[in-house]
Amino acid sequence: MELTKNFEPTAIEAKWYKHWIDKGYFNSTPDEREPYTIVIPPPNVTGVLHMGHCLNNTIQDILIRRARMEGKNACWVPGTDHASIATEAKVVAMLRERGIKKSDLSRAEFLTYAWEWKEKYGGIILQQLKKLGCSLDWNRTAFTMDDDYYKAVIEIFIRLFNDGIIYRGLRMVNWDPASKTALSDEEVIFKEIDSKLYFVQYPLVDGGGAITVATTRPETILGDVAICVNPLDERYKNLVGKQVIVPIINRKIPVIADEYVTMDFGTGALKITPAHDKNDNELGRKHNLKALNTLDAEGKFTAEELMHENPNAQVLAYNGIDRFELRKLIVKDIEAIGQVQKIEEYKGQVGTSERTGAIIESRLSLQWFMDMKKFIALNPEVISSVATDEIKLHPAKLKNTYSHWMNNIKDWCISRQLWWGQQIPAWYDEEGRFVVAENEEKAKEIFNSQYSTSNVQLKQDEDCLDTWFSSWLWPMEVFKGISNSNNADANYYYPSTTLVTGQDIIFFWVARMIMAGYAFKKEMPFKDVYFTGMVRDTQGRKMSKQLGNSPDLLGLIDKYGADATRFGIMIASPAGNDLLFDESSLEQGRHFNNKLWNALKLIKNWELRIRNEEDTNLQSQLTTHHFALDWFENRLNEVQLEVDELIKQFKLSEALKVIYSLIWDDFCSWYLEWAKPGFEQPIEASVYEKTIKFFEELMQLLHPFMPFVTEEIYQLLKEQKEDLCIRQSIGNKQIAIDKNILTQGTILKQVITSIREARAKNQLKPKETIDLHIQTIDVENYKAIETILSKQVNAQTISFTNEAIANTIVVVVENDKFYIASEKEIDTASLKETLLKDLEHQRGFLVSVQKKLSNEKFVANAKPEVLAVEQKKQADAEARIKTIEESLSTM
RNA sequence: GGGAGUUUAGCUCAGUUGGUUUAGAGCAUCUGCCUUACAAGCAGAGGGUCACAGGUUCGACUCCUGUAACUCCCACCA
Repeated sequence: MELTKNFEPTAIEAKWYKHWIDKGYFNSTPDEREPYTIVIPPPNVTGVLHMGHCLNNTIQDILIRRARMEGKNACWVPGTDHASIATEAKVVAMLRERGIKKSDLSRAEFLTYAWEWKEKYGGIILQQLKKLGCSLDWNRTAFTMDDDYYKAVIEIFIRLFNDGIIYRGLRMVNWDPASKTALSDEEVIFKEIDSKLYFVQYPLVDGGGAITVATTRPETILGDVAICVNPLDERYKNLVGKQVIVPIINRKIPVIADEYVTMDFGTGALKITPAHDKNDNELGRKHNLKALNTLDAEGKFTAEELMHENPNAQVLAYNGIDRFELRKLIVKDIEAIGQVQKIEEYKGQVGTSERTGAIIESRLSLQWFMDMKKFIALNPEVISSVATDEIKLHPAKLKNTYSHWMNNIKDWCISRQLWWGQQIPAWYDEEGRFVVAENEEKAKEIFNSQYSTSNVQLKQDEDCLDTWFSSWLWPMEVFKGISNSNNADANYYYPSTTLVTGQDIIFFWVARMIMAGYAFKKEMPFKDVYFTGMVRDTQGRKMSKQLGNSPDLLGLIDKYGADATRFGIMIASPAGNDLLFDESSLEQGRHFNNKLWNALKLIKNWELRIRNEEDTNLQSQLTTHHFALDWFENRLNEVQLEVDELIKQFKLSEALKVIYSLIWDDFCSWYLEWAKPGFEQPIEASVYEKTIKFFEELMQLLHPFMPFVTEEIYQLLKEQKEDLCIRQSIGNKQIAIDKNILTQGTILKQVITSIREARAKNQLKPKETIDLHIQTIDVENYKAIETILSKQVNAQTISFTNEAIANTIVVVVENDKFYIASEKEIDTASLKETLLKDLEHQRGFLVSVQKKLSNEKFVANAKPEVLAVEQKKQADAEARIKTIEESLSTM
């Protein structure tokens, strides 16, 4: 069979993915096996695959493929999230392009467009996951707006309302003027921006001066209802209780005192605008002040609430002006009347919308909330499960973050002024009285009995629920655990095994899933949470469209192949740390593909020896190979155990490194070189079989990380009964490891390397042969590996000696000496230098060991095994020094 | 302002309850090789007073304290 020069991924990847799908390997149904369940963090239905998804899903695929090979019933559920704000924004933008305004559409019409859009673009990201090789059970693809899912969300809302946990209230909320909706606290991102601090004078009504206030938001001045100072502030003590005049609108407002105000910030006087600031609002309520709203839903000025004051023309002229424009205008107008004392540069924190980036307004608004303190009190496992590691977070440092958030939790604003999402199941009559019910009919029934009415006309709440109020049910509802509780799937797969997600959504999603799990299923939603870091560029910057540093993932897969992409992203992704993405690691992955491919080519070119008992070569070949086979088998077992352990600890990057090195160094560089037959010589059948077996096991070990190339090679190695994808590993069977043979292997490698080094230093070309004389007390040991040794250092003869050989290069390994004889002139000077350097090092080392051993306190306090190790170190060093000195003396 | 974390080779990271030959790997660098699986390769090499300063200990990369730098989370001092 002719194999291509290099591994060519594209066609091979498509072939195997289709084959696996056709065979239904990724589909799972409950059976008697132990389940291993992962639910995908549902990407936004509008999304396309980016590096974060790539990292995240590669990790999930590694875990799920490994579980599948370990004989577990592996189930990885795909799906998408309806992402109300993001999707609605995209639909609105699409409509705008078609010349349609959202405000001209009815809710039903708008939703028709939205679904149309979802059907058209919604599947893209899932298709992209297939390219990456993700072994998801596509039959289970879920969407947070599926009918059943929708019903489940509504059911939960009603349940929590009836339990008194969900309530409706007029509160200050975070308002996003771009999407015109309220947001939860978690959706507000604080950013530092350069702004200005304006010092504005408010003249006293009685005359006799003014009080100066420092503000960053002069555009809200027209809504001011008081000036507040600290009661201890000597500067203002005599002004408390007096009245000042608000510029432009000329409203008379009182000067009040409250400890809230810090004396040493600004002027120590704070203007109170209860309609536009959370703290002002609280102060306003405390001091019985009216809230005067001057900004509308889009953040534009409105004089509506000022009309009873008969505002002047100047005020009315502000109508409809955007808040930032308004700021400049008002400052200009106050400057015109000479009441701006000064303007300072100021760095301030400002809240922005996580989705739209718009600067958040605090706004008084009637919204739906969840009483989180009450909710958690009813489900205390939410906090204890993480604290006691019943649910394990990786990395564990996030436990602190989690518990801190939980213990300081605030009420969750769950209503959004959007249409794309689960519509709030509250029904109102004309007076604003309401009931909560799953449909209109039920609502009327409840309403009539609650308010003793009949024939009432009810209207459903216009708003929909926060997307996270649906995605927090994900691990249970993908198995219909709410809409059809107690079904076979939910009982079998829930709780899921592992969740893999980004640290950035620990509060948005992970914490809330844990709440939902204990509240609605009385059980944790998952046992382990593996948090990935952020994907950044080589300079540590976040990936962003603006910076243009976000690579095109599908382009990378086309260029390097999915396996190399997976390798590249995993090898550079230390557990719990951010991943600094560098394309060169994908290149390393591609090289690794080719390395595997070439090893396959080597083996496929071997010709089997026809067995002939009289063949004397055969016997010698067998003896030689015996060591290589034995050594590699043990090495393989050792690494298998090591990888097991690493994966249990979610150290996937480490595991991959270990496998990489096992294949590249131990298998290719050492084992294959030792086992391969001489030029144009056939190979002994038993060695061939064993090598194939090793290669198969290596492919199995690597398969979860690089599924395509390993499956391809596995199939090409020999006629296979089953596919690698579902090949079962030996499992937990205790593998005994012969430490002795591993040590021997290490020494052999050391001998080879040292002799090669000596050759290189003496300018012996690889082709030039040497005669090797070994001085050792373990002649038998070396006889067993004689052939390997001679091949690896290009020695034409190997002999054993009891004394130094003149005119040779001396190499010392452990306590053995190797004399390299060649026709070339020997550079004794450099040889001597090498030996002296080694001698110096050994002596230094010996001194440090002796120092330790002559320390009475050490001998008295150290554990016996530590003492023994030190004594052995001393003996070894002494022996080595003696050997080196002997060598030097013969020169 | 509060809390957490990080600091080990040019870069990215390992380093298990303090003692495994006076610290390891990959990438990068340098040297020599087109050796019949692989130059996308092979064989070698160089490179670190483990951020800094103290302390505990017979012994510290490892434990404690302080300092510095960076990162993240929480918190709307206008």
